[in-house]
Amino acid sequence: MAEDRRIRKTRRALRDALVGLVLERGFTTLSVEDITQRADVARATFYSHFRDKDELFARVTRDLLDELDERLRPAMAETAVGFTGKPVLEMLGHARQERDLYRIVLRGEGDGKPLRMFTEACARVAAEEFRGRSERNDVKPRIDADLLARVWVGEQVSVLQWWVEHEAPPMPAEEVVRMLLDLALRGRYWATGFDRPS
Amino acid sequence: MAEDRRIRKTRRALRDALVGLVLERGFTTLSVEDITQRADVARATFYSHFRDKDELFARVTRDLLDELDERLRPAMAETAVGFTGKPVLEMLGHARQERDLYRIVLRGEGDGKPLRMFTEACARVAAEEFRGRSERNDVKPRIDADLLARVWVGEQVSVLQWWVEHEAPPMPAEEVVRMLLDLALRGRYWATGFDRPS
DNA sequence: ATGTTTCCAGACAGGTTGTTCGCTAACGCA
DNA sequence: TGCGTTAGCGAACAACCTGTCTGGAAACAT
Repeated sequence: MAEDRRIRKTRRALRDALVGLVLERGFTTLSVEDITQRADVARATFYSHFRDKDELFARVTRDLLDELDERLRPAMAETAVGFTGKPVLEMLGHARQERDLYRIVLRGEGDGKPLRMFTEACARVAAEEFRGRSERNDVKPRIDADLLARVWVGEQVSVLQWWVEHEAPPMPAEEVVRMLLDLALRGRYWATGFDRPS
Repeated sequence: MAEDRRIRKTRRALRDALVGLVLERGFTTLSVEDITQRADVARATFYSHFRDKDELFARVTRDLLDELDERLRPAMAETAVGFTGKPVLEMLGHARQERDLYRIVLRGEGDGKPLRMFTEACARVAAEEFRGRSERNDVKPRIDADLLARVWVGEQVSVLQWWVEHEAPPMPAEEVVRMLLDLALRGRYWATGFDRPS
């Protein structure tokens, strides 16, 4: 049923039109007609697929997150030091490949709903990982796992924004990972050459 | 000239109506009429003050940032270890006091524009502080000051979001500051009881 | 008390939304 | 290949929202 070539074609066209237009003009300024026009699709057809443009955006974001999840899962097994390593590298790769979409999501287009989907998905995975880690080490963590997850996600999103908004990658992904790892291990004050207060 | 009691009254009413309604229904779903109705103001009057609802939101956000700045400035002098300390505590206090507004800004309502105003204001102050610090210590920072500032702001915003979205504060502000300070000084792996890899 | 400024209610054209209608063309499958 | 099914099209619809402009009433500062 979902095999129909016509359906795939119009959905794809609407998706691409949305991403391109949001990138150029911002989400709120768009009318459904703008989107269908660029997608070369009748307006009535749009409404047979999505309730409104928010639903389209949400769907596109959900697909992206599924793709990311699929890519992250095997990477998680391959790292000795938790997140900052192979998984982050994988995420940067994904962001490079779907750069336009990452951009508009991370900009908070659509009243920040897609961005919230993104951060919450990341935070869920992170909190899980942190909890699992302290259990394996049989240590009562000194810092609340949820708070720690939020800190990590905030850092991650921030770096991704910075990374993806540059025309050319401002530095190689491997270099970014190195810096983040450095920060995670040694803390932030050290990074600015500030002696640690006692 | 800007002393007219009527002006202050309608601006205040519009501001409160906006914040309340965005919190309840989200920014994009609101019409100007919704706002003026709750504010008990004629629709025509709205347009004599603001071009559209985005301008109203931007104005409200700008006022908040001015207030925050005023509160942060004296706190900066009172801290030995940079940001994470008195300034962050002050910020949490401000967020508690203007909680509803902080919520909608940090949610990224309004296509993330107000949130971007917020983060950029913070990043500017942070980058300045980081640069000044490494100059005072006469050390070439190992990590780019702008990137570091972005990371810090991302972390800060993320924690703020988490903090204001709970009905009751999930932990006292002092406790949050203690943990963040800990992370900044000692790094993240330590926090979950994970031995540092060589 | 007075001249000025703001607010109000109502009306306006132009655009957007979401839904509905037959009709046509492309589709999957046997 | 042919057939029954399904998606797409274009047009039309009321309901709503936007931004602007009136003239008159009310509140303001001085």
